[in-house]
Amino acid sequence: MDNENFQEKSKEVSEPTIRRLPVYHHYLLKIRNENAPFISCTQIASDLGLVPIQVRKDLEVTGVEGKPKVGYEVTALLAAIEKFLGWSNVNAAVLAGAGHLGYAILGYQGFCDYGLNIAAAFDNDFLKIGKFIHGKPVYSADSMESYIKEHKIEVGILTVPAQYAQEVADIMIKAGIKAIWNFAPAKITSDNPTVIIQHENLASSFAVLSSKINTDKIKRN
Amino acid sequence: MDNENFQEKSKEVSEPTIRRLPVYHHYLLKIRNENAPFISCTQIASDLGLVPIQVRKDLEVTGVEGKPKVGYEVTALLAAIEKFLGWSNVNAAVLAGAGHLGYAILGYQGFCDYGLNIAAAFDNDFLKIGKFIHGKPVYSADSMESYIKEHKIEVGILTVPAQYAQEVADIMIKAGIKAIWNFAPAKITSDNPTVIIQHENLASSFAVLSSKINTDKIKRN
DNA sequence: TAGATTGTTAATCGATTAACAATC
DNA sequence: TAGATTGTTAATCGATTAACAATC
Repeated sequence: MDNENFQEKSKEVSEPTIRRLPVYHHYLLKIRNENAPFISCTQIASDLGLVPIQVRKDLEVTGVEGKPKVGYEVTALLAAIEKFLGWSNVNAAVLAGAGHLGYAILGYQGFCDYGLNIAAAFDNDFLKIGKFIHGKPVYSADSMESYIKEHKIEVGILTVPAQYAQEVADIMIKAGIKAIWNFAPAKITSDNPTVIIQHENLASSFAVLSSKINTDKIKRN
Repeated sequence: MDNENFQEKSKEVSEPTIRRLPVYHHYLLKIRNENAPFISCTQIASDLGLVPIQVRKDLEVTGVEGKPKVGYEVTALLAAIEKFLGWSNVNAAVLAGAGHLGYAILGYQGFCDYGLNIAAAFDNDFLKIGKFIHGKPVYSADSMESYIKEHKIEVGILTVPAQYAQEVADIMIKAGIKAIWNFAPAKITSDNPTVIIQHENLASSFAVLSSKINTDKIKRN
């Protein structure tokens, strides 16, 4: 019953709110380091360039209750955000494609804090196979399917060239992967609607930037 | 007057729409390669997993008019999207921080199509300075400021470690950069409100994915 | 002509913001 | 007590979706 309630609650939380939660988390880590036990949404908003009411609404989803005049308990908020995002229970992941983007992601500090443990990387390049990248082993692409099955990996990170993205995704899904984080500039699909697929699209992000630049240039004329 | 109208128009376009424009663009390139002169929003929607009315609304911002029963002219749409996003007039850019993420971005196919020309990269590492990465020269970080001034660079890409992000951004802004695309996991700010700063936050993206996984796990229980 | 598809106006949905009583 | 800050309910704003006449 509790679980059902939580499920309902999770479903309702908007993506913009979810995207802000790690920003609060990162900020709260800093506050905790400064040994401040409490923080008000007024302060958070001012430091992060947001409005207090938005912070209050966002933090509402964590279930942590603040004290009027005092604010929210920093450690409680941190724990609640981690719990909400599922960062407390570790997700084992594999990464396919040990190119430069793959390297960069393997070396991204903080993923371990975020409940993502990249167990291994897979590539076709003989020069990379058998080596370690940021402490993670690189294995032959052929062995990925059995590795995923054996270690019950649930998350796959795709950093292969676009033309191989679907093919590699299919292998991941066949092996039992539950979620794919796709960095290849290609749309991948799955017959299985329970597989979570999230696309990271650099072109979309750049479009936001370039349209701002463009609007700006028009203004200046 | 025309300019003013366009300015008003640009201002109104929502970020979700802007983020979808490159997706249409990429799709339309494929359609053009198949030598189809026209495409309907019904077809686009079906292929991209969207609804027709949304595609119609999005494409409205390009100013291209479709023909009932026929659809939109593919080449006209491509040109209009490129124009809207400012991809037709090239933005010269520099990249600071030739680590793996920097490497990956320097090698990202398609940026040239998107009106982004990364002219040079800058780094502190003597092993990298003087070399070429994906055909782009790597210069000493010390020379970045003068390079930006001399070549009138307007876009800066930040792929330095978080602790140096603000420092490097300050140099870029001082040298006259108009827009910063920040990949470092750090918030950077500028006193100058005309400087466009866009943050790329991997943690936010991962939060969306992990909250989906988490909701899913709760459902399965 | 018939019917698919467009452009436009209106309705719905959801996120943000405002207002304000409760409270520490 | 006074006042800052919370939690909650209502209002606003904006994006998506629906409806439908116009049209090729």
